[in-house]
Order: sequence, then structure tokens, then C-alpha cells
Amino acid sequence: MTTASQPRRTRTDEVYERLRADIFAARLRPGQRLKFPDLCGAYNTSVGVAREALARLAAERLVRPHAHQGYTVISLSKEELVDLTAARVELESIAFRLAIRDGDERWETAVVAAHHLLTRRDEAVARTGERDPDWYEAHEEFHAALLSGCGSRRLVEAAQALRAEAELYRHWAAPLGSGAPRDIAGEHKALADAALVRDADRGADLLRAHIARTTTVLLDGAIEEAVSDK
Amino acid sequence: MTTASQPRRTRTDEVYERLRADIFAARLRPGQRLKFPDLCGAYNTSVGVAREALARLAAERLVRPHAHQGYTVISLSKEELVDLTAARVELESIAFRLAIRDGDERWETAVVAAHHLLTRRDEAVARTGERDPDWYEAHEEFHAALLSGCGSRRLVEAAQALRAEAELYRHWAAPLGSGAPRDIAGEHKALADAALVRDADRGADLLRAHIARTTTVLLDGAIEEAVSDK
DNA sequence: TGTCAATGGATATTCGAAAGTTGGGTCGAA
DNA sequence: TTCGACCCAACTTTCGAATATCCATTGACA
Repeated sequence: MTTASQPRRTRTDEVYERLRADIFAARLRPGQRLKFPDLCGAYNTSVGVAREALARLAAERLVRPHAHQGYTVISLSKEELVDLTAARVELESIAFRLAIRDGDERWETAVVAAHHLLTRRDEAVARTGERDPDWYEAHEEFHAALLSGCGSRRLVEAAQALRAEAELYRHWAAPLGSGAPRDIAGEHKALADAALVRDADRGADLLRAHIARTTTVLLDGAIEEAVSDK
Repeated sequence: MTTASQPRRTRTDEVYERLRADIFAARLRPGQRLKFPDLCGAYNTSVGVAREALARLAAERLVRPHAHQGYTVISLSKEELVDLTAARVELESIAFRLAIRDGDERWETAVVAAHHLLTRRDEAVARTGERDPDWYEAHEEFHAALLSGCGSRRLVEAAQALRAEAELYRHWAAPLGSGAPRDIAGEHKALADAALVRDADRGADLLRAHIARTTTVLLDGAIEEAVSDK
């Protein structure tokens, strides 16, 4: 999963990052088969490198290995989304609760900073009318900051891994689930406030609702079409 | 982490499993460097295969990649053990709580079965005076069964991954922490009972204590010596 | 007509060697 | 003697070819 410690980049790192970006940018479709000949051509590399990059992505559950049949991009399904959401709701709410209880000033500061940046990016979204990669980055950082004071790196990382998977669903279903108008910025502000006033119960409830609501929206939209791809 | 879906075994699978077994069997020491020439000789394979096997182990955090310097077995430290334990306590207790609330008859049955097998293996341990791989397997299955009814595969798998890492600590420190006599079988029985009578509060508390107690024992023992290895 | 086995093309897996990088050791200068 | 640059050996990383496997299609048989 995680890459090396030093900033020494290897060719595998590059291919891994490009592949990952292509998955999140929806240039590769869920369920799509990733053939080595194609990959080597597209990323201008050799089989061994592509293989290791895919192995890393498999560790993140973004691709699935099939023995003797290569790899496919992970498939999306309502069942998996339900499972994923259940796990996220529990994991994130418990981590947030711990962070509110145990977080120090540095944690508070990180939350404030991340929320400020997210607010700025919200404004940019309001202007352009579309969420860009910058917004997604700030959103991810905000949620990571909320949990970062919980006292266990592993807890944060586990939550982060699940959130990455969930983001894939968001990217594929986001344009569809535009039925109910939703004040996401307000939800984020409420989360930040609960963190700063150290209200663990309210914070945990808000986060549960925040995560569950996104799933509800996605489930109303159609995910199936992405699943059926070969 | 997880291997392919079908029972088609590839050479990488074999090397991966043997390497993993060697780590848990303490034939490879924490922090030890894993050189490809040695690996290829020991497992009679090629570089590419060894590389992919190591990539899988890196996904489980059992080995660590260092760019241009190969892989090392994960290092043990008290700080990491504390972090790991904190994560496990929260994750397992919440999953157990959910399982007690939502688990069906199949879950109850699995708990009873796993506990029965563990009891039998306990008897074997009492006879031989030493825990064998069979006991560890039954122990792992019992704890997995406790959580299996929680309703989210991902939650169970996350807990399982952390438990595997913790087992590494147990294997390396177990012979040392034999100070306080401890009724582990009794603790397991209490856990199974709480599950069957559906007492979520008691079950969660018992599991927290069960996990935390193991860590306390390990922390009293010396872990440092395993860390300092190059 | 339906089922099963054989065949061929495409693809994944594995290997061994070439290329590039690291860290340590040696030599020389201050 | 100490510091720094250079060099060498060992190792990791990368590559492209050789091998093994799978899937779809075809043909034969019931």
C-alpha cells in the first residue's frame, strides 16, 4: 500500500500513481480488465513494472487479481456500497469520538486549517459550478484531519483506505444523485464546530449522518450500469 | 493480502505463503533485510516472483519496502504495539458489539463451533505444555467468529489484518511475558457466553480487556531486542 | 439438436540477464 | 590524523523473451 519512505522515485511508483489517478479520474471503468500488453503500451513500461504497480493497487482494493487472468478494476455494486458504508460509519465515528476526547491543540489547529481550505474550495466550486480535483483533495484532507487526533495511526489509515474506496463510488455516481439538494458545506461546518467544542456525542452522530447520507444519495442513483461492464 | 478467488495456485502464491509462514514462525527476524539473491536461493524461484510475494506482504504491513534497498521484515517497537493495541481495542469491540446486536443464528453457531474447537486445542496445549500452530489457528478462528456477525465484511477484514500484526508481537514476546498467570481459556469462555446471551456491553468490555491484557503482558516483557536488529 | 473434446490464438506468468543505484572502502590532500 | 572525493562490489530494479495457462471456436459424436 504505502510507498517507500524516501523521496527516491522508482519507475513502479510512477506507473502506480498514474494508474491510480486514471481509476479515480474515471478513465478506467469499474470491472474493466487490465491487460498487460495494453498497459505496457499506455504507460510505456515493461510487464514486471506494471505487475508490481497492480499488486500495490490490489492492496488498496482498487483492483482485483484473478489468477492466470490478470487484474480488473474493482467492480461496484449496491451490496458492496452498503457494506462499505457500514464499515465507514462505525470506523470513522469511533475514531472521531476518540479524537474529540483525546486530541490536542495541534489536532484542533489541523481541523481549523483543513476546514478553512475546504471552505475556500467550496467557493471556487460555487463559481465554476463543478467540483475539481482540488476540492476532492481538500475534502479528503478535512476528513483525515477530523480523525487525526484519535491517537492511533492505524485507525486513521484504515478509515482512509475505506474512504478512498468510497470516493470511487462518488466519482461514478455523483452526477446521477442530484435529486435532493444538500447543504454539504453546512454539514462540514457542523462537524468542525463539534470538534472544537469537544462534543463527542454530537460529533459522532453528525459524522454518521454525513457518511450515511452520501450513500443514500448514491443508492438512489443508478450504480448498476457501472457493474455490468465486462 | 487476499489471494485470488479460485484455487488456481500460482508460483507467487506459494512463495508468498512460505515467506509469511517463515515470518510468523520466527524464522525471519523483525527488521531483518530480505535480499533477493538469498530469497531466490531459499525458495528456489526468480526475482520477479519474490518481488511480487513481497509486495503482497507489504500490503499486510508484514514487510516494509525501502526504495532501492529492497525489503525488510517489519520492525517491532513498544510505540507501535501501543498504537496497534489502541486500534484493535476500538475496532474489535465495536465489531463485536454490532455482531451481538445483529448476528443471526448462523453467527451464534459459528461462535459455538469455534469455541468448542478452541477448547479442545486448549486441552492439547495442557497436555503437551506448548502452544502449537493448531492452537493459534483455532484462536484466530475463534476471534474471527466473534466478529463475523457484525454485518460488514470490511470491518471483519480490517480487524483481522490488525490481529495478524499483533500475532507477530505475540510470537516474539510470548516466551518472555510469563510473569502473571492468566486464565485465557476463561476469558474466551466469558466472551462466548456474552455473545450467546446477547449482552453487548459486557461483551465489548470483555473483549477490550482481553486485548489490552495481552499487550500489558507483552510490554512488561522485553521487545527492544527484536527491534535493534539490522 | 445438444453436448463434449480438441485446437488455436491471445494472454498471464516466469525466468535470467542487462542496466542503474546504493553504501562502504580506499586513496589522496589538507 | 581528518576530511572529502572517487571507485568498486553487491544489490535492486527493469526489461524482453520463453513458458504455461486460459478462453472461444470449431468439429465430432451421441
